[in-house]
Parts: sequence; C-alpha cells; structure tokens
Amino acid sequence: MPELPEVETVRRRLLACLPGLLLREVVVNDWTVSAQTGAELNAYLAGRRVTGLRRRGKYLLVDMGRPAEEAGPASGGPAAGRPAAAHDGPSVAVVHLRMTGQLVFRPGPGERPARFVWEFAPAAALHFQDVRRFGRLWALAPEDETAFFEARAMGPEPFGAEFTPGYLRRALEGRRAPLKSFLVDQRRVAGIGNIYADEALFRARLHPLRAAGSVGPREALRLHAAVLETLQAGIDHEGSSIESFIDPAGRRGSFQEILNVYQRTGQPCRVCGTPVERVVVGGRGTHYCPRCQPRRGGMAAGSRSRRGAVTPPRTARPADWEALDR
DNA sequence: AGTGGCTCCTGGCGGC
DNA sequence: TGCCGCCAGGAGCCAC
Repeated sequence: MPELPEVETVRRRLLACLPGLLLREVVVNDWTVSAQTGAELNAYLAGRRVTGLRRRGKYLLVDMGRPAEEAGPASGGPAAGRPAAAHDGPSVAVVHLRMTGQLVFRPGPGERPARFVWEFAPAAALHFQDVRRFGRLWALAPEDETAFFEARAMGPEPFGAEFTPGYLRRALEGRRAPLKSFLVDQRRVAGIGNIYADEALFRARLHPLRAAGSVGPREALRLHAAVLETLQAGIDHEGSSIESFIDPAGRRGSFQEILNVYQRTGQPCRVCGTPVERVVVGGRGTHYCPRCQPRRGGMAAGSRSRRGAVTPPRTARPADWEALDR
C-alpha cells in the first residue's frame, strides 16, 4: 500500500529519469482512472516537458512546463469525448497510487496492461499499472493546485515546519476517535496509512484503541517523534513491498523486513516476545503488542476489554527500547 | 462537527 | 479438483 515513504521513493526515482523529457501523449486505456477525458488530460499535459516532481501526502505531483516549441500545438491525441478546453500554460499532473498503483518507467511497452501511459519523445514511457483500479490521475493548471488540496482538507506534511509536537497535541485534543483512526485521517496529518500508523503507534508505545484526546503531553511528544522516525525509516528502506509496491525501476522496498507489528499477528514482539495481537479499528486491520502498548491512560468509547482485569505487565525495559531505536 | 460505516476493485487464499 | 466467498485498504460519500 503506497503511503508517504512509498510515494517519496517513487518521486526520487522519477526525479532521476523524467525531468527534461517531452511528453508526447497521454494514452488512457481505462477511462475510470480520471474524471477528465483523454482529450482534456492531453490539453493540459501533452507537448510539455517535465520540469519537476513533488509530493503532497500520498499524492505525487509532476510539474510540466509551457508547451514546447518543437512539439507544435498540443493536439489532444486520438481520445474521444467533448473538445478539450484550450490550456497553453504550464500545468501539474497529480497521481494517487491508492492501493496497488505502480508507475513503471521503461523504454518499450509495459509488461502488463497499463491504465494510462505517458509516451515521451523520443522513446520512453511511464506506465501506470494498477490491479485494483483505485488509483487516480488529475491534470491541473498550477493556479488550481491550492484549491485541489484545500478541497481535500489535507493536514500538514509530517516533515514540514507546521507538524510540530504542539500542533499534534492540539490536533489530538478533545478527540474521541481511536489513535489509529486519528493517524490515518489525512486531515490531521498527511501521508500516513495503515502500515506506518501501526508501526508508529508501536514505536510510541501507545495502544491503537486509546482515544486520541486521552493522550498526554509527554505521550504526544513520543507520538510525534515516532511518526517522524517511522516514516523516515520507511523512506530509508525505500518503502514497504508487502503487497505490490515496486518503484519505477521495478525494485522492491525493504521496510517490510523490519516491521515490528504490521501483519505479524501471533508472532512474538521483537522487544518483549509477547504475541502481536490484531483488532479491527475503523474497518482496518490493526496490529499491536499488548504488553509494549498497554491501554492505560484511557480507552476509546466501547473498546473496554472483556478479558478480565489483568493489567499487562510493565512495558519492556528501557534498554530494549533503546536497542530498537538504535 | 465529529465519527463510523459503506463502497469501490480484484487477486489470493481458506474452506468445503 | 474446483468453486465459492471472504479479505486486503485509501479516500470519498453518506448518515447519525
């Protein structure tokens, strides 16, 4: 599942091959990939050179310059549909990989059917492969980018200046939703998905069902650090290839090899040996160590344990946690 | 407003 | 052996 570290890995790889290339045509093989027609997408993107690559949360942004002289007027290609509105300035392509989206860069044809292909001149192509077909593509004028993200009410970038411990504490305040739901809510902080939420909560030693508002100042500080450390570790390992993530060069990430809790149900916690447990929170599989992430400090409504009054033994020794933090 | 639940989508897997 | 049904989850939408 592409989350912030996976999208950042894709961005870095594409940064090495796309800038300067002339996009000849966007070929749309699956119209559900965009609310815009092929003609509209081409009116915004074709005949332009890639000038940069950015990321906002889990969105990948490809900056395109003004239409290149040598490309002639952007014709819009063979796509059917109503005539595209003319657009002759620079533009931005926005891609969301959602669950299974892959951007594969290669000179020749793709190895599996692509939902869309960016054909570059002279001979290179970026193929968007996406088994579950949740991924999306948008083409915008640069001046519409702000409105695009405002409409989605995106929270701050974890690595941006706005995401401070103070911001996190205020964002947590008064919320009854479980911590897990809070972390994957893109309106609170952008870029965290199921894997990194579980891993960050483990690192912060916070139970996923704790009500967000029950988190104290010191715990919020721990969570802030855990979010940054977990995402940074994901980036350093070039993402997690649990289901289908590959980068544009077809390479897999390695973060899945050092997961502490995600999809490790029943396996011993790497710190204390207690079997990792799994619950469903907000309809999502959620993994945690019942000993390292005790429920003390309050619980989300309706999540009270029925397993009797056994308080989990003390958390793992600090030394173990230091080892985990390296 | 905040929160939870449903929906989309398809390959893979468990169970019978 | 084959088939059925369930599971995975990001984000948008809807209901309460």
